[in-house]
Amino acid sequence: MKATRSAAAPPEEGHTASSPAPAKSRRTAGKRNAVATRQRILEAAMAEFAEHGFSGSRIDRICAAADVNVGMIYHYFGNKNDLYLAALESSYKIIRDREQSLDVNDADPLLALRALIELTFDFLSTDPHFVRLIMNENLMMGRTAQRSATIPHMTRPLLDSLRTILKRGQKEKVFQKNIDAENLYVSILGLCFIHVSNRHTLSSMFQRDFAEPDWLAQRRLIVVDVVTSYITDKAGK
Amino acid sequence: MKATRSAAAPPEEGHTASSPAPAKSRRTAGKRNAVATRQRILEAAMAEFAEHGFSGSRIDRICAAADVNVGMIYHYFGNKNDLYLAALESSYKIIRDREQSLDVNDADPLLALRALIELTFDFLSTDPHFVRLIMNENLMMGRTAQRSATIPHMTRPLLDSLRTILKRGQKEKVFQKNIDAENLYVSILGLCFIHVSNRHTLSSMFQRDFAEPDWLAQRRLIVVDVVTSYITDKAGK
Amino acid sequence: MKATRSAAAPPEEGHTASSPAPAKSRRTAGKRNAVATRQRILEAAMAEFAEHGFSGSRIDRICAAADVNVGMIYHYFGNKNDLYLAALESSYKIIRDREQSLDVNDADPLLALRALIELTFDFLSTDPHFVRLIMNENLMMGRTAQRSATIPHMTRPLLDSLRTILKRGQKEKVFQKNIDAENLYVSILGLCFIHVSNRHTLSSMFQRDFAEPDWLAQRRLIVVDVVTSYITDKAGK
Amino acid sequence: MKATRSAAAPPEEGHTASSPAPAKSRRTAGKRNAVATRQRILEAAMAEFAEHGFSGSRIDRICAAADVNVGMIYHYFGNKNDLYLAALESSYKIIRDREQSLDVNDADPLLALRALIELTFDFLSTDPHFVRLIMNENLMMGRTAQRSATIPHMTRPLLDSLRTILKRGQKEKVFQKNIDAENLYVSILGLCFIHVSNRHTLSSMFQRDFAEPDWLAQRRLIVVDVVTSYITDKAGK
DNA sequence: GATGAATGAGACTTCATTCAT
DNA sequence: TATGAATGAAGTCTCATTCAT
Repeated sequence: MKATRSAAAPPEEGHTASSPAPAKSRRTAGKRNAVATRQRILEAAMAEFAEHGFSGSRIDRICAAADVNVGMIYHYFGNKNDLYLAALESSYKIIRDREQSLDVNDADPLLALRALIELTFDFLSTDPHFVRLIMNENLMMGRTAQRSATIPHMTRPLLDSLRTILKRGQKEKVFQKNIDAENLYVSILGLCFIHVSNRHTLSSMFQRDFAEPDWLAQRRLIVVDVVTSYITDKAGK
Repeated sequence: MKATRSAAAPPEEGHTASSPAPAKSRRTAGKRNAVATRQRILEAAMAEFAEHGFSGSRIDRICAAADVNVGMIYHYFGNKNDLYLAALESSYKIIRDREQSLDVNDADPLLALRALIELTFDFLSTDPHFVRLIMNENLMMGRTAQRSATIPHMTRPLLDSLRTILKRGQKEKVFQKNIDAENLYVSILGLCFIHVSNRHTLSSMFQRDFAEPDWLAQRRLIVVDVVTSYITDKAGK
Repeated sequence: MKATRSAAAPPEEGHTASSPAPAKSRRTAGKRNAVATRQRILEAAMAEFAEHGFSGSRIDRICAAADVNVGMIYHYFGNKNDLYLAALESSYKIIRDREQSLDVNDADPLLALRALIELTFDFLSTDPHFVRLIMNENLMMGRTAQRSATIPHMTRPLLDSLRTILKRGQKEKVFQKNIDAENLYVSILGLCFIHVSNRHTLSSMFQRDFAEPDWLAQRRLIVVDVVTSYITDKAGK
Repeated sequence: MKATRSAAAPPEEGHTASSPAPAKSRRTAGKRNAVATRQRILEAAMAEFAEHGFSGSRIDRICAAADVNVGMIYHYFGNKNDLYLAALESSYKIIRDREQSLDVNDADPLLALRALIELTFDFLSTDPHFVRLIMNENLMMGRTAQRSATIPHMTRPLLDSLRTILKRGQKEKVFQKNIDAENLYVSILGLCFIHVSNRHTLSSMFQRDFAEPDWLAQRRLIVVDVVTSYITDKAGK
């Protein structure tokens, strides 16, 4: 693996704390809040890259959305590639953080697993931005994710949670033995991801809308069923 | 849904997408052949669009790969968009044709289902081109698939096959009742698709290669298990 | 003046008189009538160049309109420039021929002049193709007209006619003395030309249609009035 | 008539269309100036479009003449079509402004009319750019002029002036009654326009140069004579 | 005489990036 | 910190013309 780096953390902060937020138009303000500006750019970039992919994204559109000048992007992020890296890391951070909000230890293992599945399903279905960003990154052969030091690091706690749930389920003889946590996560992700990632081609194939609330509600139940059928299958115990 | 159209090819010749380049230079080969030229362009386009997505693809690279002049692409396909439509339809045709090669009626319903899952898994895993093309199309909101008349048409036989299998499995009381064929296909697709579509980000997350033959062989078994556990679950019968 | 040449006359004719006009589709006929083919190309070219100007004209459109292959144009006319020359000369020939159909000697000079004006007005107004071709040629600095040997040659009889009319009118003391034939022709042309040549910009300026039959009929009277007022003006006699 | 729009310029500076290039290289000149850059592009475009027509004009040549980068044209004007619209409107503005510099009320009506004719004659003869631009626009069926909101608007004062002159001439019984201002303008334009618009084809026809100062001076007198003969014709009073 | 596939130069346009202020 | 004018490389597409059959 090559040298990795992270673009997520803003290099400086709080240094111009003395400058009060100007009440006058930002346009004429001269000095603005560096942290806020950086954040506005980052959020605009996350949306733009999710919407159009890397090469379809336009620096100008990001500027317009963030209400900043072109130069600011280069000032804060260096170039389009590094801005994209920052957007990618930021996006991963959101879902990983949310996963860690689950309490894995207290609950019934089946319920804990169900909660993780539902969280994943809901996160991916509610806002397609994350899914689209990941798809785009894979179309680019993951060349940016590879440069990131934070992405593998953020994955560890997720795997730990899954292993904890599995271990307790197997100990209580509710789950199959020999279930691989990594592979289980891949299955969950696949089942929760596909109708978002392939929403449009599936719609063309089947001539129906895969983002309909009713369909989603039903699909959510099915995904949980599929995973629990498998994990509780007597054949494997 | 707007008026749809199809850009799919003229008189077919049964090529796969990757027939090898002719041995001698076309330049000295003598006979010029419109059908062959068109086909060479189409195959090069399928590869290029799969590799780089629509906006990342370069007309010049397609020309080089197809060993034709730029103008030929515009002569045969009109523009980049329509060439992409033709490539997309051609790609769908390959998997849909392969699915129809399965014999759905004779076999044991569980074996028939397993065969369909394995065919899907193998098709997607063996050559990532199709998966990448579909991902790209979804990143573009399916705007090209929507223009296609042939894509929904090609989907009908697949659904029919699945329904036939399901009906027989339910009649023989091996399958759950009330399984929706469409939703089942989405599950199968999700389980077979994710490690190809998300190969690179998953690799970054888990620091391992999701295209390794050993891993794939194991994953293939698991996917079949997951689907059959669900479909044969006593709880639903 | 540079060496001039003419592209108007077809180089060969009647040599395949033995081949009967085929009743079957021209498409499969193999041999076609060379003279007719050349003529079809020429007429299509006259229309195309009039419609789109030289650089806006498309060889392909001319082929389609003439129902011939691209190569035929190069076979019969050499290249786009020479085809344009042929179209230009052909167009001039039509109006010059028509002018010579007037009988200049017998009539009352005022009536003869009036007939020439009306013929010019009608010719230009009825079909804007000629006007457009001339405009285009002037936009190209007359570089093609300069190459033509036939254009100045065709002008002589027109000037002769005008001089004849003028001389008789002056002899009969109906016309001013010292009227220059050339300059008079320029005036007539200007008055008959402008609403055709500038039809569209005048329409934008004045927000009315300068090709309306009623307006044209009134304009025709006015043009005759303007010229005759001038030519019969007492002040100049 | 469709929705119209105007591409005419930002804060004006009273240039004519052909202000000379600045002495020192812009590159080393220091200050960059958006207004000046825009104006340089506009002037270069007016010349290029007049010289070569729309489709014969080359963006690269305009860039070279304006000493700017290609991107600037698209930054300031959007595309070739809109640049052409701006050039067209700017050209019309020049002649319409000049017409309004005449004092229509004070003078003898015949003198006022004569002044307008001479101004028109001189404007069109002195610099053929305007005539060529108009010709080209008409060859394009006036499709750009139709999009302009300013062109019909600029025409109003011209018509008002003519009507004022006519009314006073008729009141003083020097002019014919029932002279239509619009039609009169068309006549004046035709007489002043033709030797410029058709300069090259007339030269080929008559084998003489219609831009010679002597010929122009004589023609100028004749045009005035033709119009005044008509407008003062006793027959119509 | 006729066909139409193929060519290649050059057109318009886009866009990430730099730089003087 | 912020601005926005300017750059230049590269992209898609067009079109007159040639050539093997």
